[in-house]
Amino acid sequence: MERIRVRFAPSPTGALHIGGIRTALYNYLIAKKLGGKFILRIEDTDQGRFVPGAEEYIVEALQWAGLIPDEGPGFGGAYGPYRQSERKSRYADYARQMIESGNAYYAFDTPEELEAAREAAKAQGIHTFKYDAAVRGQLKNSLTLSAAETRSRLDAGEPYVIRLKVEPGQDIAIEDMVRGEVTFRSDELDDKILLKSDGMPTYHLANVVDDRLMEITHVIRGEEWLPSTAHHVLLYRAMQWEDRMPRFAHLPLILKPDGKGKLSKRDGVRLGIPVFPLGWAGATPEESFRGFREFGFLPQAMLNFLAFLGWNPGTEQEMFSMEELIQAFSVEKIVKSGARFDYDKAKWFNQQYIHAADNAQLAEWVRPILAQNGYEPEQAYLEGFCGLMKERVTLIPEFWEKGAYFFTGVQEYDRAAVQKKWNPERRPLFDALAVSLSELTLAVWQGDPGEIKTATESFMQANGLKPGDVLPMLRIALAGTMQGPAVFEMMQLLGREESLARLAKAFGLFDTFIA
RNA sequence: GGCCCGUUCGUCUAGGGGUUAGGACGCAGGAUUUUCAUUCCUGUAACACGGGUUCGAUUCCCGUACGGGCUACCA
Repeated sequence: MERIRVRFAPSPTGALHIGGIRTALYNYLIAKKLGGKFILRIEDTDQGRFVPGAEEYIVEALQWAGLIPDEGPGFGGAYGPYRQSERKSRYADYARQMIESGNAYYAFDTPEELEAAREAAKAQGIHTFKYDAAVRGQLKNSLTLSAAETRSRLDAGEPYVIRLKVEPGQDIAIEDMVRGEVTFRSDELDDKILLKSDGMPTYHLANVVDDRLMEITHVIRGEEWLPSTAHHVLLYRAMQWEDRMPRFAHLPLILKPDGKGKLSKRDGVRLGIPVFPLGWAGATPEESFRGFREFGFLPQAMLNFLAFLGWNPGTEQEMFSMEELIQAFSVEKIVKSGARFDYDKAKWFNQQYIHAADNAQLAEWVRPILAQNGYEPEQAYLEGFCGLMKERVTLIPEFWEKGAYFFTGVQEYDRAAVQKKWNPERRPLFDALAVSLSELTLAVWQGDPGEIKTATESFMQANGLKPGDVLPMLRIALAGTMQGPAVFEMMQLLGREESLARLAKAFGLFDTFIA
């Protein structure tokens, strides 16, 4: 049986886009489902676009998401190195081999000359200049130059590139696992540069060579690569590797939430939504942003959301653990059309995961935020807090934003609500209620909140008070706001001493609000 | 411009020659709830268009329109 090997091959040119995470996810799922290997390969062949820290970001993002490579830089593996810049010499060897076999040639045209040729073509009404069979005869390359001339230019150290010699008249058919058969004619293809003048390969050469050398069986990548796959097939043919060419699956793009086009970094800042997994500290504030993690998403919620952007299991199940995703995933179920990024849906998934998480787990996520604000609550209190708040939040930071009063005390009371409901004449009754609450034993306070409730209810009954007269006031006294967990659950969590203190403080203040 | 890919509710999608075209998000209404939220119920809303093929097309084929991608010594 074939050993399945898939790779995720990002370029370290900045933060990894959320679409990249989805590509990594799908690769990961295929690998795990089929018992194969998930390989991380860093495609850093463009020295000009290299961004320091980008590779570390990629690795950290994958780790946060739980998509741990089986092989890759820092992850071991027998097919390394996994950074293309460290495999430079191999590409040059294959490029020369291509020249020897007549499938490639040296080209000495400078960028300026090419630009001039482009301009000239445009002047003739040709929209795009293509370095191909039709024009290469008029350009400076080893096909037009004599062998001696070529040799001497090479020996003189003149800059050159190596180009793929595309023979016209060929049909190229790709059996894409997502799209079915996709066909191209070689006449439409240009003589792609394989090896750049700095000695580095282009993506096309490097990805074919590495996929072969790393024994990659399935290439799962974004749809933007579909057109260039024709060139890749030609490369496999030229190398006589076509018999073991990987299978291709081109994934639909992730589109902007609004408007047109694919999701971009700009959309994140423009719409105030995360489009990257992790935050990124750029050189300037404009180049810095928060990611899903900083917005307060749980990694599995993000993954679940992403999994459904372009795939679905064909059942009505929507919540999937990683194990379930691995079980349910299949390439055949990948959707062909682009998927709009739906932030509301992302938040819904997160909310579902927060609801389902146990309090101890939530406490782990909430604790750092409290610490940032200077609070180090006891574990039991924190867990109780998480339990009361988890059905009221969508993103992790909301625990603090909506429930800070559990730690800070009430900073601000909802005056309007007090003015509407508070009756100073009933002040003695509220004081009496506080007294009767204070008489409840610690065991009652620490037990089922229902007991505090029962005690309050009997007090209300004995004094002719309705729940609507009392509970809202207790709520505001304890929390300052009309929103939040059930009153008696708050009391139970806050404890007898704190609850009573808050009541005492608030009742006095309420009178002053009325005046 | 050329080439390639795509098109089912606003969004993510299921489905597939004859269906009340299903689910989810969102939105609206209702129930529960002392609040908020949760939960539950109900509602809203879709097969881009035109030709074929067929007894019958949303489903198959071809066009058109629209959308997207690619068209660098970037990946």
